[in-house]
Amino acid sequence: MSKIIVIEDDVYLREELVNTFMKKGYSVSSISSFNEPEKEILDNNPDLAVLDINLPGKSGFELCKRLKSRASFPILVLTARDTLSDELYALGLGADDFLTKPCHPDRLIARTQRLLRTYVKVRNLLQTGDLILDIDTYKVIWKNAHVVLSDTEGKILQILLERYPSVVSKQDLFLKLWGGNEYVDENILQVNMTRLRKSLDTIGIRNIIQTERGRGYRLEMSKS
Amino acid sequence: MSKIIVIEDDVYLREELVNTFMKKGYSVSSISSFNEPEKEILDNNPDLAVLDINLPGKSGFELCKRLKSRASFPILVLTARDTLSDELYALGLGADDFLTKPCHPDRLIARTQRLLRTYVKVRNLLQTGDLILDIDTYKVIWKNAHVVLSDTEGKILQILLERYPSVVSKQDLFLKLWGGNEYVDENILQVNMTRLRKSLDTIGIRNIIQTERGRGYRLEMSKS
DNA sequence: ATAACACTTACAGTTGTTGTAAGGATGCAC
DNA sequence: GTGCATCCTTACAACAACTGTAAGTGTTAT
Repeated sequence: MSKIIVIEDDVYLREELVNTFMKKGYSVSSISSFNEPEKEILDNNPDLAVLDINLPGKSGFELCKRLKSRASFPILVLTARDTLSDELYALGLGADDFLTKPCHPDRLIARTQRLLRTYVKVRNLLQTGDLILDIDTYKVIWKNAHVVLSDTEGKILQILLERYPSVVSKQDLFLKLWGGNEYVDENILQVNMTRLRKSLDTIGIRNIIQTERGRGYRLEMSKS
Repeated sequence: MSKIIVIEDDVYLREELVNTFMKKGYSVSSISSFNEPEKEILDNNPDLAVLDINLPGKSGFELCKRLKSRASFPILVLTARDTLSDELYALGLGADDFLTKPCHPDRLIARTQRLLRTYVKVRNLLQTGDLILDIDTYKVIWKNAHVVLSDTEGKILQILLERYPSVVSKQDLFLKLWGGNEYVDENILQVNMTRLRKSLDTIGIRNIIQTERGRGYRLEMSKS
């Protein structure tokens, strides 16, 4: 059954949420300390997160945003304040649904089920900006267009996406692609870079891979 | 820009909705007659549908369900009655979001944007029961497992899915796969059926392709 | 101007996919 | 249960796609 993580500081509400999901047969865990919530959540590798926005310390909004940039599971945001601006802000940050407390358990479950239904389809998709990469098939989606990359090209793009917006050194790429750079022609990376750029070009993606001379490669998302 | 279709019988409300979306730059159309709403909507090939549940004639719930089984665009359900049971029912039928009228335009837009954001990722996915097929790459997803089919295998599964739950004749398969059955060995279809079954078997999908002796093949979804 | 670094094109080995062939299994009619 | 029609399975070779190698061209910093 699906794994849900509850991020809520109020003990009473937290237990209530956990119980609601447990009764439906979900595997539930929750955050106890709020020192490193992001790490704790990611380590848990959940299928869905229920996130209270009004957290101690760093804002829940910030947490939502950071999680969204690093994982593909859906986030259901809860709040006690029933304000439209909170909802708009949360949805804008990438939250997948927004409910106000108190919330009827049936509604919570129904919304959760809906999110999980969709999650099966988008799992293993990396997204940064408008660019989406299916890491199972290396299908790239970009503004209603798509192209399927070959294995090597796809792996390169995956690594660049996972490290975005950092620069990835050639050595790192060699390590991940060929397990070191001792016995492989150094040129092979450049060849595959050319191929990748050409493949992306066929659906109109241009100048996304920037060469940082002497340091490696880096993705550059155009702000269109 | 994305294409949105509005299905609402009240003229005044319809215009309001259309305007809200137009102002944001969406391409909007709406249903005028309610004789054949399903056909009209599908012909329009929208990226999202906004559906009033309280329609004349056939219930909006029924329409929602039928659309969901035949298309992959998201459906945002609107209603005047603020009852939990309507919401649960709509979400259960596959609706992607549920809002009560009157609804603040900003909220409507935010929810719409969220749905469209996800839609980019799930476009070109066929789903029947627990089985999901990406028709671009022929990746099959089934209960947290996945496998990538070869071209021919994928095309066969796609055809069977599109015709589900009907039986597809061998002749139809030949037509779609090889453009007729004159110059091709009749055996090739059986060979590829074996291959497809074997591929699906690797992720635990068994007995999904039923042979209808003398008539063709048919998908059978297990009720698990 | 030069050397280091990056890019591009062409080619051949390898891998995966596809259709062909041949034989085996299964179901139906009598 | 015998025989025939239908369907299934395995092995193989032709073909296409992908990958790494080689060689030469372009670009940048000093």
